Amino acid sequence: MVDLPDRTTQFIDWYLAVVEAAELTDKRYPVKGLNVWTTYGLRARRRLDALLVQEIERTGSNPVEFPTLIPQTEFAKEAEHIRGFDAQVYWVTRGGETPLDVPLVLRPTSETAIYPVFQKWIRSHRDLPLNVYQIVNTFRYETKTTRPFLRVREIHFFEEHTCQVDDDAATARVRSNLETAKAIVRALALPCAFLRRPEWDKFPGAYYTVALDVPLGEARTLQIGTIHHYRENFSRPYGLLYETATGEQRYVHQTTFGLSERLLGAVVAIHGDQKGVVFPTSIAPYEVVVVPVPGAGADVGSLARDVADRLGRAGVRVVVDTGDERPGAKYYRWELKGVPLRLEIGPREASGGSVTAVDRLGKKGSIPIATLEAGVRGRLAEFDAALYARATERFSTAFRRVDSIEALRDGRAVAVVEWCGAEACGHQIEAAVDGSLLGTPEAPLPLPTLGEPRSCLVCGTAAGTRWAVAGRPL
RNA sequence: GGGACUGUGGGGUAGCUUGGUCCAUCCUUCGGGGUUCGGGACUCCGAGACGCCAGUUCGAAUCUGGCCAGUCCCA
Repeated sequence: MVDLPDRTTQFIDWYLAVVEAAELTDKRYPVKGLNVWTTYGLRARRRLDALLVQEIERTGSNPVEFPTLIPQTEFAKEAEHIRGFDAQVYWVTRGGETPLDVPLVLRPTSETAIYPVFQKWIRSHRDLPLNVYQIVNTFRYETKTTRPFLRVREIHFFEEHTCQVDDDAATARVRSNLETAKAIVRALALPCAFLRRPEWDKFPGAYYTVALDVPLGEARTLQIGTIHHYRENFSRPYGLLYETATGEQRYVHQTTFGLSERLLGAVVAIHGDQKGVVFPTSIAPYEVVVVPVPGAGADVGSLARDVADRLGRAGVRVVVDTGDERPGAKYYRWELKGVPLRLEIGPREASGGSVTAVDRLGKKGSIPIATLEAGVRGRLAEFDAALYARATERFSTAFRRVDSIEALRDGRAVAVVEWCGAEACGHQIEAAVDGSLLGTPEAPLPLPTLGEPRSCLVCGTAAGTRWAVAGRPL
């Protein structure tokens, strides 16, 4: 096993090395931006998918699956939308040798696949709200450098699409999605900013966009999810009309909520350290690894198996490392792979009635075998809490309040600025940070109190000035 | 879209300028044996590469062209 590049000074190199060394992905597939999901990474992704399903279904959303291919005729119906994705879509133009009459796009997202069918599903206000989600792969022809999980051409994508009776109901759905998003990132122990994107940076076709952003060090940020309010921007071109209780025909108001494998990338990037990945228990392929430590006169192997069996029956995801390596080598390997808790079972444990437990953040202790299940659960909960605390600390130090254009150029943190809302001022802020004005907080930033915003950092206007966040999106 | 660069075992590399002494170096990895085992063991034996296709040449990892893959910068 080889040491990883330094995480603080060579972050991207560290990231690329760690996703491969931990066997989350095999990035050697011979097409740019398409990677292989290897077993360990796929297990984590499936855990993540299960979390998303659990949280969204809690709000009354139902699963659907729409086809991967979208006819050009449908794709082209919402003008802004197609312009936004024009340069990024893959086209299917032939069936065998025969050119297709209507070319098909590989969905870059599914609005235009779903809404023609919604048009058939929706007749009356009794069909609303219509809340459905799917987890499917989408395709975007990225031209920039691709990175496993962070920027790929085939995206493992969670998308909820809803239709509501009016603007207020849609706004309520956005708020509900915000709560769901908070629950999800909390389960991943990822502190996160919820920012309403400025007009010029919203999703193509959206009325407004709320994005989830996490800081990645320096001024860099990673968008890990979006919630959009579409109003009638899609329902008009797609004819999504319903009859109200009083007999009128009205257009639905729509929302979407999107998340992707970037969440997994964010978990790696945010929680990881010089030893490798650190998984929160929620998506860890294994919560516990049992490492037997051979020694004279003790049958550590059978005790290790017994311990693992008990934990397995108690619903803990556990693996026993029975390989021939020495214990120390196993410790390093499982730390690299981010397992939250390691149990060491050697001659001392075999005779002492307890097991040694070391969590991925280095906290060591012992758990009596008599109360193994409860002890392990307790340690896992402690680990999650400690992980969240560490991430929260990292999060708060990633931001810096900045009150001059000059200071914006510094680039050593994500900037929190006062902004009047004018596009011209926004662009000046973007130019100074050499990045984007990510938007205005839609939920309080988990940061020490900022106080009331006073006047725009660019033009000095007081009226309408709010806090805004600026950084350099990956 | 414009420009620059890179490609050597599974991973990371040396060799390339000045073609031959390269059936290609080192680390890691992988397979087998033995001794080991409380934080990356040691040892013996073995395995594994010049992106692809042409060309130049007596001779190509090395030079030329095309293709493929990838990276960076600018728009």
